[in-house]
Formats: sequence, structure tokens, C-alpha cells
Amino acid sequence: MPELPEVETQVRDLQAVVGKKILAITSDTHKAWKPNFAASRQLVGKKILSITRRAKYLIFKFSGRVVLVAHFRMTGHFLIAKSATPLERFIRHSFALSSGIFLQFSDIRKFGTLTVCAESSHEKFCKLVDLGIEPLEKNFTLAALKQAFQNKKGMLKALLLNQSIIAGIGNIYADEICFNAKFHPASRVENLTAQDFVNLHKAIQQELKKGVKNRGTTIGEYVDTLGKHGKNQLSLRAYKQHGKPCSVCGGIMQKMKISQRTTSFCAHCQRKK
DNA sequence: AGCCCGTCCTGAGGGC
DNA sequence: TGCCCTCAGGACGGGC
Repeated sequence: MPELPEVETQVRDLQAVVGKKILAITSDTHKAWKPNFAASRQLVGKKILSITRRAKYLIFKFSGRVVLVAHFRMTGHFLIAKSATPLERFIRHSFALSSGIFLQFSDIRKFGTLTVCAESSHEKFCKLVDLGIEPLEKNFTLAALKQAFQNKKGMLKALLLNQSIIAGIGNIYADEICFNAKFHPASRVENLTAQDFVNLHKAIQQELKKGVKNRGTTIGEYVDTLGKHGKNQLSLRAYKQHGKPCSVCGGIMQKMKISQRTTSFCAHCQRKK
């Protein structure tokens, strides 16, 4: 599923369409559009001025102070095509751009969302204001991590998945971060020591940077805008590894549910705090 | 506040 | 072959 590294990879590739104008939009999944499909008409004739990322959201700024905020949820991704012919079977939305380019939104499970709103209100309307700290930004310091976790209680993995604390981590990277830092995912954050925070801070940055460097994790359907697979799945050590031997100690990886998500971990290497 | 559940959705994979 | 069942889960709303 697309998380921070996958969205970041897409946003970097999508710079290729900045400056293009939207000529037409077709969609067979009107429900994805917020507040409604009719709002998509506001984008037609507008020029893409910038494409940026906040957490797992993609933010397209257009001429005329209009913004499109896209979220991939489980199975969404953009593809850049040289014709209107769908590059994949599950293209739900297609944007005809100037220069004969087509931006296609693929989304098997139809969970993805496309929100159109005024630039002045998009952060509030799309709840971007409620998002936590960006873990790959300079201001994500050790002190900032401690601050974000201050007065919080609960299971470590649940907090890593909470977008209002740290923004952009999903199920894959949460498992990898816990494994990297040797924390049992059900560790109580209120029990973490100063040294634990040092290790956690390092692991968050390492795993997300590795994901970006590898152009994302392809498990299931995620691909980049050219349809190419990422490489991060080749170096996963925890996510979906239950039943397999631990890459460190050789013990069999365990499985449990945390926050409704399947969680894989090594009961020997990852200590419960 | 923390935690759980249901909802949205559809393909993959298992069982028979 | 084919049908039914379960599973996968990001965000959100609701309940305890």
C-alpha cells in the first residue's frame, strides 16, 4: 500500500507534468471525488503549477487558486501515459493534459480520493492541519519525536500509524521500523527510555529513507508513474515475514493484530517495553 | 484518551 | 471448473 516513500516517489516523477494544462477529465468512479464529481470541472482549463506531498497526500496546485488533493489509500497510483489507452486494467480516472499526455489514476479497490477545493481552504478542508510531523523533514529531530510522543500512551505500532503524531508511516514501514529498532510492536510508548527514543528516531529515518531510495515497496499493485516496480520489497525484514525465519536470529517470525493491522515481528529480537 | 468495530471495495487464494 | 468464503487495509465515524 502506498505510504510516504511510495507517495514521495510518485510526486518526484509527477514533476514531469508540472506546467501542463488539464484539457478534460473522465472518471468511472464518481464517488472518489470530493465534495462531488461536478467539482472536477473546476480543474478543466487550469494549469498545474506545482505538485507536492504532505504525509500520504499529493497536493496539485492549479492556476486560478484551485487545489486537487489526492490520496491513494490502499491501491491507488498515477501513471503517465502518451495516449488515452489505459495502461492498466483498473484505471478509474483519466486526465487529458496539454502536449498529448494523459495522467491515469489506477485504483483496484476504489478507496482513493480526489478532493477539489480552494487553495485558501484546502489545508483545513482536507484535514492536512491535523497531520503530525513530517519524518523526513529537518525539523524531525530527536526532541521533536519526544515532543510528539509526550503524554501519549499505547502500543508503539499504533502510535507510529497515527497520522496526527508522525505523518506518512503505514503498515509496512511501521513493522520495519519496529524490527530495525528491536522493539516489540506492542511495546508501551510510556515505557520508552531516552535511549529507546534515540533508537526509534534513527530507525524511522533509516527505514523511510531506504524506502525512498528504493523507489517504494511493491507488494500487490504499487508501481511508479511509468509502471515500474519499486525495490524495497527485496529488503523487507519484518512486514509479512510471519512464518519465515528471522533474518537476525533464525527464529520463526510471529504474527499478531495491532490497530486492526496484521503485524509481523520476531519475539526473540524485538523486546517488549 | 485509548482502543475496538464497521464501512468503503475488489482481487487473490484456499477449500471443496 | 466454479462457487463460496476469508483476507488485505487507510482513514473516518461511532461507541465504550
